[in-house]
Amino acid sequence: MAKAFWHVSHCSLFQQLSPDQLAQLEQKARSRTFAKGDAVYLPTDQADSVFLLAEGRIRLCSITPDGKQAIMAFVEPGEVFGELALFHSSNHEERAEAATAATVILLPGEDVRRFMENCPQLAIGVTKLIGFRRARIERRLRGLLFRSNRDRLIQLIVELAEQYGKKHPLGVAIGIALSHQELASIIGATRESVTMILGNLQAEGLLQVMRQRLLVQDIRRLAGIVQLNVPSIGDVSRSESNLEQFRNGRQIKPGQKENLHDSVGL
Amino acid sequence: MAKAFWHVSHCSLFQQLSPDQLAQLEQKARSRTFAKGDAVYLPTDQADSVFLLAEGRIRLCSITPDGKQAIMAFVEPGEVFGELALFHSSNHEERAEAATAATVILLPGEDVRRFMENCPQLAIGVTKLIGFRRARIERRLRGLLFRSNRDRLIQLIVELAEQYGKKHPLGVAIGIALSHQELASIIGATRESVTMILGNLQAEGLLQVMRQRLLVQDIRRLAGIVQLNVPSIGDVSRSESNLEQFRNGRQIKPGQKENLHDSVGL
DNA sequence: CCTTTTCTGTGAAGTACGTTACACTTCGAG
DNA sequence: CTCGAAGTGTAACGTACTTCACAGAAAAGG
Repeated sequence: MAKAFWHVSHCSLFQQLSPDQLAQLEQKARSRTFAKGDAVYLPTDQADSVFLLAEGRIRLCSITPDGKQAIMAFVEPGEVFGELALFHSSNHEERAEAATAATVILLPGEDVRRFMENCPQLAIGVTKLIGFRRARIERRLRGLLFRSNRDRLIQLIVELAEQYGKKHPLGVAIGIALSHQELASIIGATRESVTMILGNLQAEGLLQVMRQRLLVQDIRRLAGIVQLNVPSIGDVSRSESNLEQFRNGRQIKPGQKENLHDSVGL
Repeated sequence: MAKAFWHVSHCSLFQQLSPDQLAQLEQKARSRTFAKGDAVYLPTDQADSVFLLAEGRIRLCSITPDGKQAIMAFVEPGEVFGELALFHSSNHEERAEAATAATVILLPGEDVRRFMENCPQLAIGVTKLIGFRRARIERRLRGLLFRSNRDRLIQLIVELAEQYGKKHPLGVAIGIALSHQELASIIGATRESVTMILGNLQAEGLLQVMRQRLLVQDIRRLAGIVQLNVPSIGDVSRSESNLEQFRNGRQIKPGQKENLHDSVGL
């Protein structure tokens, strides 16, 4: 349990707290271990706590009416999860389950909120975290709409390479073990399709497929396929530097810098 | 005119600011009008401002490599958008364009951040906003994976009804005008498919289709189809009340029981 | 070691959905 | 009012994907 202690104080989110605050927070924390497959929380659970994963891997997912599992995200050690509950006191909308045996630390929302009030740095950190993950989800959603299974899988692999990639003499190795079934559950495809596509990509020399492991050989080309640096679309002539034009736009209160409340026509 | 001014001070986000702060913020604001189809910002634009829509409608979207438009969200008057730029100073990842003629107020990120520092209420409001929208995006993503066009469209309609629904003698009217093409662009389907599915739903007596307008007659049944109140999945026996079990879990720093309000839930 | 489970590979058959093509209606601009 | 643009309805056809069914390979576990 000294280890769990270590995890709270070393989580990047809580670095901002003073040693004293940190000690208080740790006092409130509870830790618990889960066996592989156990649920940490369910869509029906009342949500008002933040979780910190000490070790293992957590899968955030939901199950469709016809029994298929849709994986929303994985949580790796040192990462916080369930953080939306801080402000959104309703139910969880997903299920969190232990993808492997895991140790989880629970931080009561009430206390975290109090520390946020006293420590603006922490509040900002939480906001950034939520925003960062929102950006990620939005990117994923964009990558799903109107795209073939092949492109979705490629986009996923590129993201995994960026997130968990490790250097390797032959390219970039994806640092976490994922079965074809899991990959499929992330992009909304069947296991068989994923197996086929991976086979093709390997045949094309883009990556190498091993059991539960991927080695990306040519991430450049891979990223190029899904056009990850999507350039500006449409008539650039008209659209460029629209932001600048706000300068020319009306000031809501024009003229008098010290006087207010004059309004301007728009 | 006074209207833009009115919009800043009446935006729910900024209600927390003192009149004095509000005046300062308004001083920094700029407003601008856009013709239908104009781009407010592009994926390539440097992002460091928050926008407030005074009137009209904004479409947040991205374009796929093969030229299809994926709609991420609509912005209605009084709503803030582009708020992720506050903490994430990189590029926008989407395109914001005027779905109708629109008046937009630009609030420099720098200034908003300063006000957030001085007014914790505002900071919390921003965090809540970002979190709320993240929850919405996640819900949408869940509703997309592994679901047929029909189910996706139904889920969308239910959400629209909740968000924009207005009472009507025959059911719930969706308060905003959306073409079949737009609906399709939200769920990642073709216009033709949407037309067909809407026709079917109408034949089944679930809703009534008019030009750019939907009247939902039986929202209960509609929501039931996509199982929006998805119950707990899997073996409930094992999974229930896992949260409670944290009580039994180890305290990270044992001792001092009197100080601990062990609280899971408010 | 052997047995059981999990993961992976592959193919045949069915289907949901995209594609293409066209006709009709409604609306707004001139 | 007239005309073009935008929105809607419908259908034939192709195909990317799922579904089902099976089979070998690698891990897990006694």
